[in-house]
Amino acid sequence: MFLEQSGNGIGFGEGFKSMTINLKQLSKLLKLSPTTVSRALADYPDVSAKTRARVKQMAIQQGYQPNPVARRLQKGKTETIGIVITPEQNYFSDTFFIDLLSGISNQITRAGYELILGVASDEDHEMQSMRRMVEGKRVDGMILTLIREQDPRVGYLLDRDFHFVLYGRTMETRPYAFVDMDGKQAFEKACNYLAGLGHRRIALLNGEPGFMFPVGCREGYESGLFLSGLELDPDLIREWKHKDPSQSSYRWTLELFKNDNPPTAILFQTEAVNGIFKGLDELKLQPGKDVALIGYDDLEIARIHRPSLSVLRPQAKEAGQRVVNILLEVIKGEDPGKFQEIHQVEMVIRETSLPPS
Amino acid sequence: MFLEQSGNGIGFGEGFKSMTINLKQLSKLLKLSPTTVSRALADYPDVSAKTRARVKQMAIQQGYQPNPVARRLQKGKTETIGIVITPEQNYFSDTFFIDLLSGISNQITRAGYELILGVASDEDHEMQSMRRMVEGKRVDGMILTLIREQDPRVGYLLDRDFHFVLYGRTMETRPYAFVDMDGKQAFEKACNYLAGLGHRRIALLNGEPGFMFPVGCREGYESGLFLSGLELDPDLIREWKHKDPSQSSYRWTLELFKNDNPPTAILFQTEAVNGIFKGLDELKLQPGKDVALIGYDDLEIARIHRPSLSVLRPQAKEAGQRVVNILLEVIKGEDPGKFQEIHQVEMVIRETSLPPS
DNA sequence: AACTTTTCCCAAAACGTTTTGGAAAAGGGA
DNA sequence: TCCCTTTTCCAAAACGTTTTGGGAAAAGTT
Repeated sequence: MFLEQSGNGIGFGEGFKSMTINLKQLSKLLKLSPTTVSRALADYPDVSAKTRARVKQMAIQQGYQPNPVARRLQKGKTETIGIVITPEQNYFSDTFFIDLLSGISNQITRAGYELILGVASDEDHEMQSMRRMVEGKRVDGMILTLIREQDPRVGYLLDRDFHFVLYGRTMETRPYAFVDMDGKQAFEKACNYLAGLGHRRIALLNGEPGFMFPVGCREGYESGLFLSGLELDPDLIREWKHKDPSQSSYRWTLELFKNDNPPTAILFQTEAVNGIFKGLDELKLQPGKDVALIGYDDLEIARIHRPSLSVLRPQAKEAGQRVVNILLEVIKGEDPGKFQEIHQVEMVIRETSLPPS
Repeated sequence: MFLEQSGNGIGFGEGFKSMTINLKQLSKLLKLSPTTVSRALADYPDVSAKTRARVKQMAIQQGYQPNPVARRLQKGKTETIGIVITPEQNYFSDTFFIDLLSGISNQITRAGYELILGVASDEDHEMQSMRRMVEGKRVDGMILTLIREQDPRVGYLLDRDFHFVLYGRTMETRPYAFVDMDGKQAFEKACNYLAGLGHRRIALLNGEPGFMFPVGCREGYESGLFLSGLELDPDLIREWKHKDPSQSSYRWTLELFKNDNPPTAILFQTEAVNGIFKGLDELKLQPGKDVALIGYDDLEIARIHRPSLSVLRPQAKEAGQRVVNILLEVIKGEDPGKFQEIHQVEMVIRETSLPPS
């Protein structure tokens, strides 16, 4: 009387490797309905403690894992988060970004979600890749990084009411969720610190405009000068190019010291440090000794260089985790406007931040 | 007589933003069955040219895209490829890897597939992340990079008969698919080139053992020396640490020149160039002039440094595309053993490969 | 003993596709 | 006209879950 009506019986002849058991098969083994098994595993209260235990035990014994695709279809969610990166902006010279990504990935995995990655060669492909994810219903939410002052991605997502979180901020009046580093406060702090050491000519070698992060750096620099009673000298502010950080910062370093009254300290993004070192070397100026240096981002080079580089250190991994947690809340239906976090940046004093000689 | 029996009628009152149309809805609009619409879009021959055209037009007009989750469930494929990276091995200081990833991502997208990314902090998490993808039925195939000599991932995947392709090679007798760079031939070429310039003392600053890529480099170095009639001097071979490329290569550079008969040229992975430059600088030796240098991988620093660095240049993007194409073939059922590709590496002569002074 | 509540389980529907196995309509040859 | 192809379409099943809406048995309550 035990007929196998469909092909879902437990095949004893199957090879070891396709040990991929089904909900239906599992329930048959347990002599329970799929419903009950499913609900037992999901800890619903309407299944007795005894059967729940029995189900769970059998599930791990058989190595049962619910098929994520089937579950997604039923739940109407992809359980997937998307991110698009662009190598052009030499993202990856930066250990910072990989830390951020690491935090993001870990947290996503912990939630049982998936992270899908797009790599775009430029701004157009970046948008295109994102649209594929959004309009193709491939993700439940997006994470955006390296935000521009005018960022079409944000408007696009807001217009379609799609879930997203920024790492960074942009010019946009509608409320949206973001996690950002307090670049302003960081540069203000660094500037004050240098002024406190006696520096009077502090230069800023900033990222080029267009992106959002140099804005805060500049604000912090200016307010730091102001709070320390120093004049702002436009001649001491330069911007390196994203396409070519080392080369451009090298040139601007030479430029800065053509000044009649050259700087005794430089603030900059650590990304540009190679060019600065090279420039100072050529000028026979010793980093730390002749010119104080504080970089933004604690890259590997900052730690291993001799003299080691004093830096402002944003907590990338933590930020990545927060971004994901917030995005999951937003997906759950929380109001994005509630999540606008600005994280403090710590200062790490090493060997390149001495008083002027 | 036009009853809406289920909730699948076209709601005219729906907001603009949820313009996500269904197969059922689309078919209702066209007064056709879902079957026909589906088959029309998939170019089956059993639907007339006229209706096919009509269907396709309506589909793009309505912005219809088949729900990937539903399609995956039915097709029994995830249409997804997995990759796990580990930042510890400072993957990303390397523009090479992001180029590889870029090639991978583009090709995957072109095939309508998805790339899911895991970021693991160490070898254990790497394996764990992969198992989640494989055993959780989250991917159809895996891409493996940064292969070790003894790599448990390969055995694991072969044991379960799971589809995968390596970027690199490993010690494993069973057949598997891979794309690798001909590091041996590259280093042989470089070695010959330097010997041809008159160099007699050529050092090798290699990656540390454990990983597979230094093996080929060393083989090429040795055979290059042999072909040029030069003696192998074990004193001229050193290995930098993956944990800390700059620092360790810096130390070994100093060490190399303590030799009574120091080298006049160094071969190395470009990843280690910062340490070498620093070491040479300290020894008052000019790169290119006093010591010839050829690096493996054309990183940004190689191009922008003055003097610019001669390098061996593997084609990362192309390799990434090949890896994906092969993986798709393997998923389709092709024999993995058929796909074992070794790509040539070109040499780019810049300013650091002059004859000995 | 006759209700009412609680506990425990399940059949059927649903998610949105693609595939299977026809069936009706149209065309062709006698 | 009749039979046989060919063309064109479709209803139903299937993919593997979760959710809905009960229903039967057990336990309390009067």
